[in-house]
Amino acid sequence: MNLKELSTILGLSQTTVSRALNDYPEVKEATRQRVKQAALLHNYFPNKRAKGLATGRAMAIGHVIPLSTQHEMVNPVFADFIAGAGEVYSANGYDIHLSVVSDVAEENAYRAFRSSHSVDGVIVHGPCADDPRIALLKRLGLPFVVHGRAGEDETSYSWVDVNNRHSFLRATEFLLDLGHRYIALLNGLEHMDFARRRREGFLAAMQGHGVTPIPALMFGGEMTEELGFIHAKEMLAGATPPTAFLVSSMSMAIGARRAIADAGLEMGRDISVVIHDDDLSYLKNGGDIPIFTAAKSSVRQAGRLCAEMLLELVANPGQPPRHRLLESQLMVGQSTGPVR
Amino acid sequence: MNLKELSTILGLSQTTVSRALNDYPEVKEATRQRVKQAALLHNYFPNKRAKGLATGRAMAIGHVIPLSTQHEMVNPVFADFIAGAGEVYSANGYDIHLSVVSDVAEENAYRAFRSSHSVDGVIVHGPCADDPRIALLKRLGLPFVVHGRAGEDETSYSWVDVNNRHSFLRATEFLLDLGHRYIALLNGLEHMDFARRRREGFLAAMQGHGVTPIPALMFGGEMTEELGFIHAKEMLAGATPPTAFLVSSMSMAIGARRAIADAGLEMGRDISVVIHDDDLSYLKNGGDIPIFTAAKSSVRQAGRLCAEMLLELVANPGQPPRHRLLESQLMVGQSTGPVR
DNA sequence: CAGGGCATCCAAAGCGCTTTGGAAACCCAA
DNA sequence: TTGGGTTTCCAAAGCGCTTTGGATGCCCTG
Repeated sequence: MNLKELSTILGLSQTTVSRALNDYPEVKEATRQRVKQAALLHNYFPNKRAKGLATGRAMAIGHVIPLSTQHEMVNPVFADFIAGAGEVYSANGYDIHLSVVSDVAEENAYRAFRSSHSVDGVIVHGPCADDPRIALLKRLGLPFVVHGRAGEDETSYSWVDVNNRHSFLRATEFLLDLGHRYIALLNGLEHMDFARRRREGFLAAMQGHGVTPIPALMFGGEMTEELGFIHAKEMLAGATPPTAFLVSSMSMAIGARRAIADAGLEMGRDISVVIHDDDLSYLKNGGDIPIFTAAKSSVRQAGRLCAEMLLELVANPGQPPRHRLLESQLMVGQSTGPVR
Repeated sequence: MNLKELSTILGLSQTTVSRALNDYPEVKEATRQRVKQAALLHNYFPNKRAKGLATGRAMAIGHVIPLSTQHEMVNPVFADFIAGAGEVYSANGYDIHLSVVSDVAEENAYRAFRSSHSVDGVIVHGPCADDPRIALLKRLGLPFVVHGRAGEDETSYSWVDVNNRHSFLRATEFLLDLGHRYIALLNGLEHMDFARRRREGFLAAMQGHGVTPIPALMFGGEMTEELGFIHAKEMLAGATPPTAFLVSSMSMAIGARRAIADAGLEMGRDISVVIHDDDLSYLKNGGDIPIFTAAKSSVRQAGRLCAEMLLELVANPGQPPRHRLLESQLMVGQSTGPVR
C-alpha cells in the first residue's frame, strides 16, 4: 500500500492525501478524518526512504559505538543511555541508527553519515581528552551533542555532562571528614575525559585538606569487576593499605567488595567505599538504604537530555551550542563509616 | 556532491558512474578506476535513501528494544549482543535500526518497519513462551531471526538459542553429584522462554535423582543484583536453607553472594553457587580459575550468529528456516564444593 | 449579476539513485 | 567495403514521497 494506491481508493489526489496525513491546514477537516481512517484501515505507513528523499530529513539520529580493537569492552552504560534517549526519539518520531565500527574506522562512519544523508544528527559517546571527533563533526556541519566533554574548549559545541570533578571532590571530602587519610582511587581509563576530571576532583580535595595522595593507591583502567578486585586486593596487601576506596563504577566496586571480603574485612566497618553510581537498571544500588555510599547520576536521564538537546539543535540549526551540567547526588549508604 | 555532479565532473553519464561504482562488468576497467578515484577525491557517498528507494533494499536490520512500562529494566545483555551482531553487519555494509518502544507499541513497530521499508529484516529479542511477535512477523513476510525460542513450535521460524534446558540440567546434576540436595533456583522471569527451559532442566535433574524440589527455594523474577540478594537472603533464613544456589545470571549471583556473605557463610565452602554466564565484557567471570562455577555461553557470539543467519535469509528469501542450538560450557570455578 | 476572495483540491516537478532498452563506436572476418 | 558481434556508454523511466504553482468551485459584497 502506497500513497498512490491509497489516493485512488479515496478518489483524491496524492497531494491531498499527503497533506491530510501531515496535518496541513489546507484540507477540510472531514476529508482529513476520512483519509486518516482509510490509512489506518489499510494500514498504510509512508515509505520512510521516499519521505526522507523528498524532505531532506532522515528522521533518524546516529549513534556510533566504537569497538575498540584492543580492549574488547562494550560500554555497559550504553544500554541505559540508549533507553533514555530512545524514549525521547520515539516520542518525536525519530529512530536510531547504530553503527558499530572498529575505533579506527569511526571517523569514516561520521563522514558516511553526513554524505549519505542517513541521519539528521549524532551523539558522541565516551569522549577522550581532546577528541578529534568533535573537530571532524564541526567541519562536517552535522549537528551533534556530546555525552560528556572533551578537554577544555567547552563552549564551542553542545554537551550534557555530569560535574565529575565536583562530584569526586565532594565524595573525597566526605571520606576525609570521616577521618580517612589513606584513600584509594579506582578510576576509569584516565585518557577519558570523565576519568580525568574525577581524578582532578579527588586530588583537589586531598590537597585542600593537606593530605598527600599515594601513587600506589591510584589506579586507572577498564572499569570491570575483575580489575576492581585485582587492584583493590593488591592495594590492601600493600605497604600502605587504604582505609577507604573511591570507585568510579558499580561493577568495579563489586570487585573491590569481593577483595575486601577476601581480606577478611567488613565493608562499612573496617573499610569504607564510595562509588559513582550511574543508576543502571540491572545494577541498582539497593533500596532505601543504599548498599554503597554513592554519588549518583542517572545515565538514563542523561540519555534523555542529550536526545532532547539534539532534537532541538536539529530543528533550529545555526543556534549557539548548549550545555547542561548535571550535579550528582551524594547518597549515604552502608558502605561508609568513620576510620577505625 | 551527488551522482549528477560527479558525472558531469567526469564527463560521463550517471549510468556509467553508477555502474562503475557498483562493480558492474559493462564498464571498462580504466574508466572504473578513474571514477572510483574521483569519488574518493570529492568524497562522494551515495545517498542511502535514494539508493534504497531505487533498489528496494534498505541495507539495514531492525532491532526493537521493548521498554516495559512496568519494570523499568533494560536488558543488560543487549549491549554485548549488539556488539557481536554489529561486527557482522558492518562487515557486510549493513547498519542497525533501533526502535525503542513501550512494550505495548512493539507490534506496531514491526508493522512500521515492514511498510515503511526501512529495514530488510529484524531480530527478535527476549521471546516469551508463545510470543505473538513471531506470528506477526510471519504474516508480514519480514525476514527475521529470534534470539532464543518461543514455545514448542520450533521449526517454523529461524532462531539461535542456547540449550538452556540441558545446560541447567547438567549444572543441577553437577551440584547433585557434589551431594547437594537443598538446591535453590534463582531464575529469570518464567514467562520468558529461556527461564522456563532452565527451570525444566533443573526439575528434570532433580527428579532424575529422586530429589523433590522445594517450592520455597525457587524464585523467578528480574535478574537484578538486588532481587538476587533479597531472595537468597530470605531462602538462607528460611525453614529449609539451601546448601547450593543455581542462578540464572551474573548480576543476580552477585546479589546472592552478598547475601551469603551477610549470613556469615563462605561461598565455595559453606555454600555452592553455579551460574549461567553470558560472558559479558564488563562482568567477566574471573581469570584462569573462574569466580563462579558457570555454564558459560557468550551472548556476543550469539549476536554474531544471529546476524549472519539473518543476512543469509535476507539474501536468499524463501529458504526454509534455520536453527542453531548452542551448548553452554561448564566451567568449574571457586564457588562450588561438596556439601558439608 | 459580475468579480474578488477564500477554501479546497490537483497536476507535475523534483529529491538522488538504479536499471531498462537502446545507440554509438569499434573490431574483425568475409 | 560490408555486416554482425562486442564493448562501452547513454537517455529516460521509475522508486514513493513532498511541494510548488495553479485550477476549480463556492460564498459574499456591491
